[in-house]
Amino acid sequence: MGASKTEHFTDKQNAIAIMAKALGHPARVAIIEYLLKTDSCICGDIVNELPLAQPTVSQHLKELKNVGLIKGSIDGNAICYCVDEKALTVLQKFFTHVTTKMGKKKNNCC
Amino acid sequence: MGASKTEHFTDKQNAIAIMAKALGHPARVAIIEYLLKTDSCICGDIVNELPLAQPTVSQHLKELKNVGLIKGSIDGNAICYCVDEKALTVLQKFFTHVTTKMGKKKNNCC
DNA sequence: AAACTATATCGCAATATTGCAATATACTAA
DNA sequence: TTAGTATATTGCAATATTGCGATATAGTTT
Repeated sequence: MGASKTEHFTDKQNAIAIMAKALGHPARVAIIEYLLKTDSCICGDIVNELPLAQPTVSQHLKELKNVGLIKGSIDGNAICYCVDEKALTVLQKFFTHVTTKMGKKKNNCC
Repeated sequence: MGASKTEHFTDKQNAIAIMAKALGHPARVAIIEYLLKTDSCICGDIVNELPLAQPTVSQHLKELKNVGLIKGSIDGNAICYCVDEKALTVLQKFFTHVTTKMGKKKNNCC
């Protein structure tokens, strides 16, 4: 087929997967890191920062926004993008939970 | 084109992206969760747990293994898969770092 | 209004992913 | 060795992603 069988998994598994997938491209990781590193959040600055053409960056921003990892607000002629704390906290909690569970496990057979 | 321009990004950004991408499918999130939840790590049990055919599960396991999120060891006729602490810790640290940085930021314009 | 700036969308080609039936491999048991 | 069990690989169709030129949209400035 080619499409993920999302209906067979839990909402939480799908939510984690959707956000992880959005971060599954280095440009989108770079966007998140840029937004945290700098005080700027202007779309144009992000375009200048990344080694990709403007339409490509715009599309990456759209994907991050679609899954809720960033949000945008109009600032005059420009558009300002910021990371969304809630979404990233969900991922942080998931991985902290995972690593905590790992620490408690004894029978690692591999 | 259709291929990611990975050469333009840092090694760390690519590493995070590759692992995030591997978790960008609910079946692979489910596999990690299953390995943490149960004491079993037998491939056949994972196949039974997931709503996907055996070759499909085998491929998902291969992808998780390729990026180092799990590792496998032969156990007689079966194969035992375990989560790889190091890889998951890299992700946990990344997201903890991100959320920590978020907390310190004041000028959230969105 | 016209010209300019910033961002988004369209349309397309190249490539990657998903899923599975069929088959292959490899180990186990008789 | 033969039969059975467990896992991997192959090959294919359907779909999704990536990247960007061309273009559209929307705000700003003059």
